[in-house]
Amino acid sequence: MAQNQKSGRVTIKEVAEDAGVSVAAVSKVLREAYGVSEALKTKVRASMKKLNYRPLATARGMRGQTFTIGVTFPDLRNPFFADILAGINSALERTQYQLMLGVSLSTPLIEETLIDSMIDRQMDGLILVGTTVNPAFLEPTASRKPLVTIGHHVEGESSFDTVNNDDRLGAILVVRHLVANGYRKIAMLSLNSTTSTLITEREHGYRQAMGDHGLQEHVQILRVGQTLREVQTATRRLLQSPDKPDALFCWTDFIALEVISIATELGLAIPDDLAVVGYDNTMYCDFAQNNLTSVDQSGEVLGLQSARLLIERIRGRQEAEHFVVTPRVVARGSSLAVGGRGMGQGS
Amino acid sequence: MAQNQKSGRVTIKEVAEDAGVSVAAVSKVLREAYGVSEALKTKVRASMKKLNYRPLATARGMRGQTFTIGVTFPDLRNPFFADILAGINSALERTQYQLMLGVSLSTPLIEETLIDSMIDRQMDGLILVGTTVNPAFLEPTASRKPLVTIGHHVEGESSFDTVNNDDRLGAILVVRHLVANGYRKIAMLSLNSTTSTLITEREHGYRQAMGDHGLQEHVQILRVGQTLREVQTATRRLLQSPDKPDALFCWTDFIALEVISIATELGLAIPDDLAVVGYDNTMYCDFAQNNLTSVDQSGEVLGLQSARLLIERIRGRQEAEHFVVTPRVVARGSSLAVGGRGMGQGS
DNA sequence: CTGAAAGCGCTTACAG
DNA sequence: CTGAAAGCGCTTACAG
Repeated sequence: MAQNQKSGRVTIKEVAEDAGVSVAAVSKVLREAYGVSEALKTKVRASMKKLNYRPLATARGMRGQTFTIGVTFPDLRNPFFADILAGINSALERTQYQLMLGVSLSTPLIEETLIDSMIDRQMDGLILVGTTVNPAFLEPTASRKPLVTIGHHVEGESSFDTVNNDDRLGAILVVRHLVANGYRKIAMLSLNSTTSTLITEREHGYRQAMGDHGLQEHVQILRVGQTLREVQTATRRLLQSPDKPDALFCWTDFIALEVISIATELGLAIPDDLAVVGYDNTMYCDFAQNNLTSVDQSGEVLGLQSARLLIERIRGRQEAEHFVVTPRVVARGSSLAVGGRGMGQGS
Repeated sequence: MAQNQKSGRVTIKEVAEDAGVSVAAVSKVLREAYGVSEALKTKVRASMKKLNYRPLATARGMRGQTFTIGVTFPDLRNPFFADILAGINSALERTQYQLMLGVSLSTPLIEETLIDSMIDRQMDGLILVGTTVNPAFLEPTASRKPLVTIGHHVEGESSFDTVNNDDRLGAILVVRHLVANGYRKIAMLSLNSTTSTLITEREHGYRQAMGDHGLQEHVQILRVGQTLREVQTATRRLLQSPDKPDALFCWTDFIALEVISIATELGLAIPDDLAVVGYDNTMYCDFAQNNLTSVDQSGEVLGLQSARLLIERIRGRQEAEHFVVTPRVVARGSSLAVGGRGMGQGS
């Protein structure tokens, strides 16, 4: 009866008929627009409820908003993204915005397709986590849609907001921590991305800190892909070389856990033969079998702030804002030799 | 010029003008509909390319399809879902369908909202992974949208397709494996869900297998939530009780890794004092520090098949199909006491 | 405060 | 094979 035969959906027209008002009036109630009498509001709301009306987001998007926010993640294997999502979720909880996620498989081309397809679906705003797309793609996109990035560093960006932890400082803190615990030959296991600015920042911080501690001769950066096999091959080679480092700083926890596995298989004791440090301080760090020292950048805060900034953008803010979290090292067993290491405590 | 001022978007109308044909003709080329001359096709395609035309999915959805497939996951913490996603992705690679993900935080109410909002966004079909919503909600939803579930068991379901591994058999294989390795007091760490049929199946298999091996007196099922704190509290209590089991079968890897951590902290040796077995055979099982025996249910196959079935449904198939994968135990160090256990090898 | 009408960008019968 | 027109379910000026 009141239902559209085709889709089984109640439309705004049916609500209007039921309430005895115009379609425009129902629309106004829906949007909580100004200039509607309480009486009409009450009537319309009653009909909506009675008919179990749900506005069609796609139709709303034709003229107005879809109330959809798109979030892109590089992958689903890195548990850090769950923390970010939790933050975004809690920021959006009391709003009418709905989250839709996309995964780019850390591939710039797939990510561009994904972003385009989110715009084709009229999403009201985008949060890009750990984006790898070209700036030449990002700029025009941002000029057309409210956009916030997490984990992307750009100097004086004005067309979109950014949310970051201070990745350079994070790396500096790691080196400082390792040096304070007697490690000297500190290598870095980095990502072989050509576009990740987050990686650039961490590498920069690592180099800088090594220099500051007079350890430039030990600077060694391995840039490796994310597949298990690549990490294994590179790490095995490094740890079996005559020039084996005594500490390995990994760009993310997930990779650090693999390193612990490989080192263990090679018969190396952690942290005595090798210290391992990760980044992101994900829940796996706390597990006794990992006991992984890591850098906390508070994914939940990053997620929360990005959603907050995005909503502001959607509501009309024009000037860019850049939110930065200060990272901190959470020291655990993987870098704390019992009673300190024999060598190098003199600094 | 050729661009719509407002959104900076090229519309089908502008393509039609550029190509000197009607809007309907462009639409037909877009949909690869029958009855279009090669000459017209070529012309239109050239204009599309030249103007960099992208159809607006929301507008297409008003009459036809949006070419969007919605996938719901319980959470982003369980690495198993990355495997499923990989399978779905590879099935959709050569199609024009775009994936949009939603996360329900293992909460039925949030999941229902999520599903509704995906329908409001005119998604062409839905894949529900580890759904927890009520059948009373699922049935009417499935009658309106093509739907496939992964990890949801229903007897003779006819309104949607299901893709599963044989969860009952999986549990049976675990008990059999543990018994063969000398364990007797085998407890199960399960999930306190009231709606998960997957859990019911695994519990059933566990009970049945324990009975088959004459171990009904040792049947012990702990139903616990997914938060770290809940798992910790329950596991600590269990492992410190006088009636401590000698093996613990965990409903998913992620929980099993926590159990390994807790047991380690309590000074229990794995697998000598306690065997631990997980489910899903995620990549973490292979890490030397975990070395976790687990049940492989091939998430990638589950994902691939679900996408395949969904596309068939969208294309019009009416009869339900039910795909089942046979699970297998992947034995690792967490359940293989060196040289076998002293007791109970007599069976 | 309320409503009739136009319009968003597509697809879908229906003529020709 | 091609196109003019109606329509999908909303929102947006614009009258009243």
